[in-house]
Amino acid sequence: MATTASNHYNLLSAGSSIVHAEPGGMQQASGYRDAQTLVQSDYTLQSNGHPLSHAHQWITALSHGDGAPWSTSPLGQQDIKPAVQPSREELHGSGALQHQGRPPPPPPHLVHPGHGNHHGAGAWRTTSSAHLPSMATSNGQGLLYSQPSFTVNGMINSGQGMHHHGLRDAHEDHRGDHGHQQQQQQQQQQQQLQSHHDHSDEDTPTSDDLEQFAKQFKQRRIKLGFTQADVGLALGTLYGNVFSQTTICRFEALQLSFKNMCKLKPLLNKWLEEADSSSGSPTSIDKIAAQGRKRKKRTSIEVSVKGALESHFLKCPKPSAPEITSLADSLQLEKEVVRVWFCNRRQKEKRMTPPGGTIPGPEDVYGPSRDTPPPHLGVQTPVQ
DNA sequence: ATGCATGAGTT
DNA sequence: ACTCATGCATA
Repeated sequence: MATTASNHYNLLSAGSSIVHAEPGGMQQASGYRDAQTLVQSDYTLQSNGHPLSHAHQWITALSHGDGAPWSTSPLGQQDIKPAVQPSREELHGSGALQHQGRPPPPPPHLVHPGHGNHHGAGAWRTTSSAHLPSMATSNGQGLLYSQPSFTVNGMINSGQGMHHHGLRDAHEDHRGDHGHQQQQQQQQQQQQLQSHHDHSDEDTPTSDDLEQFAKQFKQRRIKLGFTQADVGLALGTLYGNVFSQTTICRFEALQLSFKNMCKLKPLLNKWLEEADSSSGSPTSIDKIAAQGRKRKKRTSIEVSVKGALESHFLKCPKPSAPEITSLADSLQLEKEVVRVWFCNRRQKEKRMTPPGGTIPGPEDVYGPSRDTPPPHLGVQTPVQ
């Protein structure tokens, strides 16, 4: 079976039958919603909107151009795992970071491609030039977090009073799901709005800073006895942004884009402060209600198929629609699945932390088609 | 810890 | 149709 079928929580599946005991393996079907196959009956739930109010994110997008910042070195990509992907090896374990002291990659001004295959990559500067996240969105909002004092531990109830701080309201974030928004890319120019206190990091950190912070963060977190999930939840009570275990995990492992890391760092830093200042309080973590949004069952692609996809990816990271279609057809996968696979694969390329710990090898066979936002890397924290 | 998925915002 | 931030579901 391709699609791992196990659980499904269909809520309000009303009319649509939840049937489908789902046969053996099928995955070459067509659309999920209207078609037959596909295990899950409906994950389209859209009937009733759940007016859950919580987790609104304001976002502090900072943006250095876009693309892959980490890449200090212009190299091809690195992780190509043919059939199987070996786990990464963890090198670099000591708390000492050693690469680049203050690596302000020269702001390479890339031209912004218009369409077709462009990849706005690698245009970011480090601390050198002034540019800070101007949290003001187009609305001209200033700082957003001004929550009183919350404790790190639970208290989501009180959080109820946490109205959205301006910035987009809840219009559809009925469930913690993807009620997020982001206004990333495309805003450059930033300046310090918060020059008042001298913390340790108020301005754009370098990848080194982030790496170090992530490591320290994880250590503290563990010492304090919090799980990644706890932190994600706490951030919600503190700032109104809930994050999942996944995100915290990825932060610690530096598996996020530079921009994203920069955005999260201040929040996590704040949590850290709160955390150890109030260590000893009762930990009450409330679980947020699980509203339901139907999600397509996760398709599990066979290793052999993955290998094929990898191969194609190496040849062409950005296949055109028709190419995807034929590829999907030959692999007996849904077109959408293939499309998403490529998207995710590309995204993976952009993050740092090479999946193999190996530095990007020059295996790019495609010179012209990519600006290469190669993950710079060099080191990866020893993933716990 | 990660693979596949969703969605807002861009192009 | 893509990129990016995120997360459910999983291994």
